[in-house]
Amino acid sequence: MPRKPGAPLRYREIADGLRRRIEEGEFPPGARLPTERALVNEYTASPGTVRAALGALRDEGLVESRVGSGWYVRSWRPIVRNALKRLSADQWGEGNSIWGVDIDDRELVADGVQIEHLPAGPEIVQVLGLSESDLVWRRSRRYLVDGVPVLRSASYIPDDLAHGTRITQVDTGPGGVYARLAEAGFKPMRFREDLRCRMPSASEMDDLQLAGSTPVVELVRYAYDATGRVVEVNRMILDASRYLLRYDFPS
Amino acid sequence: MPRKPGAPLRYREIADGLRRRIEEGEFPPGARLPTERALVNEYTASPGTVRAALGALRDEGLVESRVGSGWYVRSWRPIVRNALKRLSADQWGEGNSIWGVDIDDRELVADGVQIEHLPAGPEIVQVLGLSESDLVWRRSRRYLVDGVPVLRSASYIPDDLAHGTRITQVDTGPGGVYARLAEAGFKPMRFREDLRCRMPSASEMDDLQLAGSTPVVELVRYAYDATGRVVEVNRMILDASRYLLRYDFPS
DNA sequence: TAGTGGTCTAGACCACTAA
DNA sequence: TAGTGGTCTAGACCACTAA
Repeated sequence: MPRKPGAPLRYREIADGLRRRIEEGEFPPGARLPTERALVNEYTASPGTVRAALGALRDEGLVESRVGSGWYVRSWRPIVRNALKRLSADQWGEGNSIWGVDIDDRELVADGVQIEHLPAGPEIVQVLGLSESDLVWRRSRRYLVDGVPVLRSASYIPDDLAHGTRITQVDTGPGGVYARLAEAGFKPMRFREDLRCRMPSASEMDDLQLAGSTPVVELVRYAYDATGRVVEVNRMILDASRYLLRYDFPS
Repeated sequence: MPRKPGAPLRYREIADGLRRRIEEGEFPPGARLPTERALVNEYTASPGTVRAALGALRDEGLVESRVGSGWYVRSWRPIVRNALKRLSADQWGEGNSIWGVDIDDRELVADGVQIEHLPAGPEIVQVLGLSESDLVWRRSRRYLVDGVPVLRSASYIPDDLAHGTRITQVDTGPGGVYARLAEAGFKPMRFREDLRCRMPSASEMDDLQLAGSTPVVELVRYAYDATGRVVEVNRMILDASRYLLRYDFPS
């Protein structure tokens, strides 16, 4: 049956109905929705239309699907990433958010570091002020919270800065990469963070086990030493549905 | 015809093919792709499958559809939003980005301010330290670049701070809301910005005329005076596909 | 007015889940 | 092994665009 002219969109009607039922508590966080086939009967619509409605709710971050199991109501409990921890700790405290976030007691766990010594891509080469033939060290790792992958990080350091330091090893020692750079005379004095938000590629979806239609944040951090040289570039991909990004700064 | 077991996903094959053709320059930025019906013939697939492929490319920000006209290759030219302009101007300069952004000469134009005097919602009330019955001033406006809406901003100021000042008028005078707050003895001394990234609601899609499946950034800025009181909350919705958000800070 | 993307129907088979 | 979401077929009519 074709659409009646002027009629409200069928899939939106179904999405609105389900959203209301979720908000009213008929389906609390974690609950399973009726199966697609059951919704087809209940709302007298075709499978594709019901899927479109569920897809709209997924886009809003309200529900997620698990293959072979069903559609579930999602609970959003964000990880608060505070880019300027030191500054905020003494001056701001932890309160004040319209999203009512609380102190985060969950642990961020890395699941293995990959260290590579390779020529960098053209973008990385350019911001590090290197030439195409120069080698860089790439330190890549994935982070998980409660066993769920939330973040992929890849750090790039020019060879002439990392050479002969523990930056080239799995365990970089106390203070990590930045402490080693400081010892080598390239202490990071300031940082820049550039953020983009977009839909993930297929490989990013696999890597972070993203539920369909979850956006990612692409966050690139540049570390500058006292001379203004970029001594490290860190490119991160975050599961946007799990993060609240926080920046505190003076007027 | 059903799927062959183990076969690569048909819609991904088509998406990969089109992506390669775009990257190789067969379809340059701004170009129109073949129609859906033409692609159905060319790739011998059904309409739904071709749409799924185009949808995947749209999710990556590579193409966008215009009703009644066709699918077009998108050109991404980000607006660089630097949260700490003063700091960055003297110390960082404008270079250094893996996205090769350049100085932005396009103008950000507001298309009308709505000023309302109303009781705020529970989240706003809480962060402003008010009670449910208190009134606030809400200043809402939309911003456009080259005629394209990119940002919706809604600023909330407690009545006892705005009362009797030009904050309650369309033209707030030189220095804007923050200058008026300073004159009233509530000068903003520091700021917090909280960012979330998610898919837009239906009304946000309309308001910002978002191409399907473009995420938004929900950015909330809190302004604190010297006593630590929140004197203003500004909730912004950004078209994520058009923005690069930049934060500079010391080590 | 011819052509376009948007929505919708009514099915089918697949890999996967959970008991 | 019964049931689930994921993908796919092969059509249809609609509002809208652009000439």
